[in-house]
Amino acid sequence: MARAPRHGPYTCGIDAALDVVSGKWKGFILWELEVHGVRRFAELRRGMPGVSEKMLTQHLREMEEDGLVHREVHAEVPPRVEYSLTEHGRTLNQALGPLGAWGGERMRREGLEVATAEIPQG
Amino acid sequence: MARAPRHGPYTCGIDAALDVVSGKWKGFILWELEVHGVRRFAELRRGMPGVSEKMLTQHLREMEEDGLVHREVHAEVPPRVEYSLTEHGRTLNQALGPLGAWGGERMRREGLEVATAEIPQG
DNA sequence: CTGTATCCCTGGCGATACTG
DNA sequence: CAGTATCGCCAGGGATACAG
Repeated sequence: MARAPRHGPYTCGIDAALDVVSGKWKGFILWELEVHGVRRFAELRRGMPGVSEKMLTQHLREMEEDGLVHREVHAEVPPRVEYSLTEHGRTLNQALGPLGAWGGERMRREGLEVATAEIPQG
Repeated sequence: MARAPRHGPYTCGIDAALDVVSGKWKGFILWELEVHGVRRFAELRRGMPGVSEKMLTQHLREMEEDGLVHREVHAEVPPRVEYSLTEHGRTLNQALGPLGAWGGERMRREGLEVATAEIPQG
């Protein structure tokens, strides 16, 4: 069971939204699917150097549970699974827009570094 | 040192913003200071049944470090310390607005419960 | 290719006691 | 009143191996 003790009583909408976005890679998944529309498991994985299969699967499953992500399995060999945003996930991304802009500002102000998706630190 | 391994390279603005808001009570602190303008330590504490002094202090310090919260110490006996939002904190709250609305929608849709701030579960 | 299963470790958080 | 110091739990997350 995923993140069971959460989905608990919330103090406000921020809490309820944060619960759904909390997870080391969820912001990035949302962004990838927003930009690319549809992505396969391995494509997402390549976009996030450092993520383990376990965590990627787990995050994807939780986001599916939360109705943010649509998972389409094609009965082929080799298997092909495609992920995309639901309408619900798209509205979340829109709500995240101003926050992302604020964060971008913060990075500029504080001179914080951007993780380049292509360099896995080694 | 607070949350040291973070403030790390971010994949995007969402990441950078989430880093600053992550923490069990930070959303609530932001909200309290938005509504009340100025709050003392004990007032915040009373508003959040269940929080420990340690966590409240820690969160407040991190938010001060991050430039979200202003801490004003009055040299009196008994001591009086007042917390308020910085301009920076206020713009974060504004950026959080749409997300809060989305979360509120989610709670309504899913029939999720609201934690009443007055009932500490027992 | 797309996942499960297992083990382990870190750090976020809670509880309690003590201090200026 | 407004904190600090210490201890310990446990869930999130990483590494690795295995499976359909």
